[in-house]
Amino acid sequence: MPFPSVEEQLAIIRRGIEQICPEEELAAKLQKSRETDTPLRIKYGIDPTGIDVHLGHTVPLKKMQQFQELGHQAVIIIGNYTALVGDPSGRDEARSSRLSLEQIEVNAKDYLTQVGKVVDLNKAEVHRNGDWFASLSLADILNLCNRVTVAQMLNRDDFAKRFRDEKPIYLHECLYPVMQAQDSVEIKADIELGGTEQLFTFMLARDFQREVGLPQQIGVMSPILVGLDGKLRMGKSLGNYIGISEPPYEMMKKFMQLPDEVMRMYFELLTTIPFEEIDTLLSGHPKDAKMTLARSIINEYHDAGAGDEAASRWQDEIGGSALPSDIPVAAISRGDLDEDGCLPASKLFVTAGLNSSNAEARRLIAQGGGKLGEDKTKIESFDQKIKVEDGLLLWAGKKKYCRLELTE
RNA sequence: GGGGGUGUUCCAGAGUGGCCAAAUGGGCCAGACUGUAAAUCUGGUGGCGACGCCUUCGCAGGUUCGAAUCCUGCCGCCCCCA
Repeated sequence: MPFPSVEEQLAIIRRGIEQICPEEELAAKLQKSRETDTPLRIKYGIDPTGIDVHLGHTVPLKKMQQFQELGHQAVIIIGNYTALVGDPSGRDEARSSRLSLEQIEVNAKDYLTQVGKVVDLNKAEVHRNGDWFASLSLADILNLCNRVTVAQMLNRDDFAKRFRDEKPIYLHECLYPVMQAQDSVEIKADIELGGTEQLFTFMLARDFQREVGLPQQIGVMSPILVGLDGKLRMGKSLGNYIGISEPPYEMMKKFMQLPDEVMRMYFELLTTIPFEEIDTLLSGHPKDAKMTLARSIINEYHDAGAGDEAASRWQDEIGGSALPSDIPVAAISRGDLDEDGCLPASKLFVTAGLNSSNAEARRLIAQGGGKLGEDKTKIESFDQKIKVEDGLLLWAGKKKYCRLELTE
């Protein structure tokens, strides 16, 4: 199957990409691949440290998918050994507790399932970098370290920042970029995908490749996707992410929280909607644009129609006044009630699990967030006696609620 | 090995003997407003059957009527010298 023309390929590759380094080599590489009918080897590495693949990860993954569609070879690296170190990027402090290999393997399997939602794994190579790192001797390791200077290392943003802030930098963390660069050598990468913060490592990989006489890879770097706060990078530890395995409605709620300003970025990086169409959407009502964004992405990671369903449900329950359709049930034992079957309001909230302490419940009520029943009658005071009945609705603010169930 | 710093409530960061459950900012929670659960504004943000009481300022002791603040030892981290 012939590859599309270099120009066509470039247009697709460049969409939503912030930097290609070195840019001028890319066309030549594509040209050569086309002439020799050899697919390029596209590398993307992930460390199985957590369990949730989120939209931030899907930015390079989607790029990978596009490369696959162009006929190139996807090479996924599961960083089961790099995970032992923990990626220093984008983190201000070293991971406090390191993961065990067993845990990492469990995560890796889970990761692949999630990655498979974007990338066609049947056509991809998957490697674990432990395959080549596990058996290295100290001499081998020294030899790798021999190629990087401390000054270079300290040039990296994350290390520089930590150094400036007088935060610890551990020696093993310095091996992270070295290992990642060596991965590129092992799998003979032509192109590596990642975020712009990877520049240093990507270039280090080029040094390594040159040293052993391999063609050098090109870094294709996406901008950092900002999280729900609209400012910081999307990340698990920051709690500002949308996971691709989250239920449709959960995703929907998160999407609608997005600040308007980041919508364009999301459209460009996470969808394949043509730019002109994005302009049209954004010039309309922001709410509608956001709905479209959410629908389109949710549909991609869930069954067809899931996005539309979630959108209309959001419209009813949040935008409108319909009752939520997923009200959790909280069991209250009759033994906890007084002789009249009542409970003071603050106590009730704690027993129902809506608040973690009596003091918290008191604050909530004092601020007008405690409400009762389908008509949301406001509770006036924390010691107000509430007659507890089966099926009573209890509201702790707008987001937390439950239906009571009396048990013996 | 020597010297100098530093460790505060979710985070950052004030506080150097009583006025400290501890300033301020961020985050978070609630309320108002809104096309939105965004932005903005307002209030709140250790616990307790609660105008009082209890626990908290790296850990363990000590001094004192009284300690986050002073002393001793230990632990972690940072910097400089070697």
